[in-house]
Amino acid sequence: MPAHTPPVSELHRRILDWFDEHRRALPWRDDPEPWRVMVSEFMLQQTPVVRVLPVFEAWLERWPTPAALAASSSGDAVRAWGRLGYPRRALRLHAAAVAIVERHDGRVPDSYDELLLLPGVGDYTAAAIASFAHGRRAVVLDTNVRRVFARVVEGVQYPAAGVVRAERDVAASLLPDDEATAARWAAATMELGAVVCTARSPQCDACPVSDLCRWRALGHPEHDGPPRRGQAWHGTDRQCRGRLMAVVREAHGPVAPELLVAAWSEAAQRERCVDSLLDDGLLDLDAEGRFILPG
DNA sequence: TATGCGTGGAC
DNA sequence: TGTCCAAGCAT
Repeated sequence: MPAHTPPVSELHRRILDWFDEHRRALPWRDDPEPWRVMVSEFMLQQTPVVRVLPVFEAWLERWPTPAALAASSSGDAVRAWGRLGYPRRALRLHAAAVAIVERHDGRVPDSYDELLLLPGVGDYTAAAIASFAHGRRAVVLDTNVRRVFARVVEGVQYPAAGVVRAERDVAASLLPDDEATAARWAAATMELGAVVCTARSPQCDACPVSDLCRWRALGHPEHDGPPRRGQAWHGTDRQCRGRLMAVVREAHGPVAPELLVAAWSEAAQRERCVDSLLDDGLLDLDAEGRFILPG
């Protein structure tokens, strides 16, 4: 651990106390049943809480267990996903539900290693489910936690583009030994990053560790280094795919190819994107060559 | 390790 | 208006 790291016990006490008082009431937090936590984590990958809330409630109403989702088609999952974005997540959640039924007797596994083997579950999601749903001790490193540690410990505005070894070591060294406390710590540090230590305008006045924060002590130096490149959007395949998926998702029946022209006029790109959507399993063709969601 | 992958709100 | 950002994953 770097020499400038604040006293760990003090960080723990302050952030855990702050969390006890300020934690948001969230449906997957108030009732952290494992399937609910798993669904929420898939939906929250790159998608804000406020947009997830209504879709989450409808999803759990319809599919209260992995077995229920596994018994539906992947296309039903894609349609229910609505406009959350990155619809391949819906496909992966469906595939994960099938795997849970086949390999885990319908119960969401509780170990990081088993979770990691599920489709759509990477390092973060495996750690989050193990920690939030099962109370396990796991290093939960999401964008919020990474930003909090980058600022408080390293004294920089933003973490590096990718997780590096040293960063994981710092996070591991800060994780409380006690299992239940470690799980609270994971939720607390995420919450602090999501609500107070935000990317754009951090609310240092409301931060329980502002006086221990290295970034604040240094005068909030701005990000130094290569510019953080935003994702291109206009005219990209992602935009095209989104338009095409919206047409099929919101149609009442099969969609004739001609109807996709209105969604994207440039033929070569449209056809390339249709092919990629078919390849991904997000679209399918019926007997008449019309587009449908997979059955 | 760098890209590609949706969507919409905030500024 | 354009840019940035949001509980990442797979390749």
